[in-house]
Amino acid sequence: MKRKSFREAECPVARTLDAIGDWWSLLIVRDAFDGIKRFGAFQQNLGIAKGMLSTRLRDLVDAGVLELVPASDGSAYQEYALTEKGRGLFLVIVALRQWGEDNLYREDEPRSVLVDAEKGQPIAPLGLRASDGRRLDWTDTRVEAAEINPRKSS
Amino acid sequence: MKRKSFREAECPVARTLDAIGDWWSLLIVRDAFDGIKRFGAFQQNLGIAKGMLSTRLRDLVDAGVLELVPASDGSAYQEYALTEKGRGLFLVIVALRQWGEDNLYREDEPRSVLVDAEKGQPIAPLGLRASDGRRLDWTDTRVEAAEINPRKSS
DNA sequence: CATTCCAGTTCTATTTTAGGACCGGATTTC
DNA sequence: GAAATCCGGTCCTAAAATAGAACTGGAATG
Repeated sequence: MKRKSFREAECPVARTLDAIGDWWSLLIVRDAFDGIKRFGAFQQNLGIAKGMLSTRLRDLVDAGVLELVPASDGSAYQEYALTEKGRGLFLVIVALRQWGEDNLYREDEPRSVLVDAEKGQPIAPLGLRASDGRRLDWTDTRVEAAEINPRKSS
Repeated sequence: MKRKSFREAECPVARTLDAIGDWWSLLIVRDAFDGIKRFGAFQQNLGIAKGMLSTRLRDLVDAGVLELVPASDGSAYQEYALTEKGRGLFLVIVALRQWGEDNLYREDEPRSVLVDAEKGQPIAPLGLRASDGRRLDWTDTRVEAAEINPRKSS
């Protein structure tokens, strides 16, 4: 049966997963952050079927995460580039990466790390903070209804 | 055909998506953070088919994200509880939530926010930082091979 | 002890996926 | 400048995942 949709869900997590939460989309976005731009390069790097890749890329473009731009090498082909919206997914990728690093490797297994390019040091683990900077734990938070767009500041 | 697996991928992002990157797992985890514990409650809250939920919960338990514990109300039933590993996914959920809040709502649409329970203020946006605390952008980072478990510090 | 609740399992129709064959235009090779 | 090859797809098929409903068997409830 047709996969359930959360495009109109109230919860932002559900909406996000609806947009980019399938098997391939975030891997394509990760590759885009790694500098991959061309159809063939995505296909080869991911080992994805061309048909899948084709529809995934189309969906990502429709979602405004990627856009098609003229190839940077001057050829008549096109390239896929991250939009501003797509670049906003970097923190999602980092969060997934850090959880994987911490939980999914055996002690002696080779792995990669994300480093600060300037100093070559691993980046700091992401952390939750209150608006005033206090470190927070998940037990210190709660979901609340937000104010709706106060058009004139009362 | 059988869905491609990334359990043994080098990239931590791919491994994470392999473990919890399907259509339902993260929504189940999100519900768990919201205090949902029972099979029926997940099923009703998500509107998921029982068969799907059953296999998803089994997979999450196998992955060590959830565990079965005796029901807190003293009945003979069991409950699903987040493990330490599962609680580590909170930042992933927060990252997805913030991206969704920023990119997937129309101006006038009602939405929810994650607030600091103590002060009732929205939490700070997640941010990337170097180990020394400097704010970083994605262009300031790069993926590198990590040292493999230096058993004796050379 | 009859009824309803709970947590699943089983079954089926439909959709999605992986993978390969195919195809037309662009580019490189000779 | 013709042939061979590359690139970026589309189309097709078999197997697998999904949604949804029906069924089951033990627990709680009256």
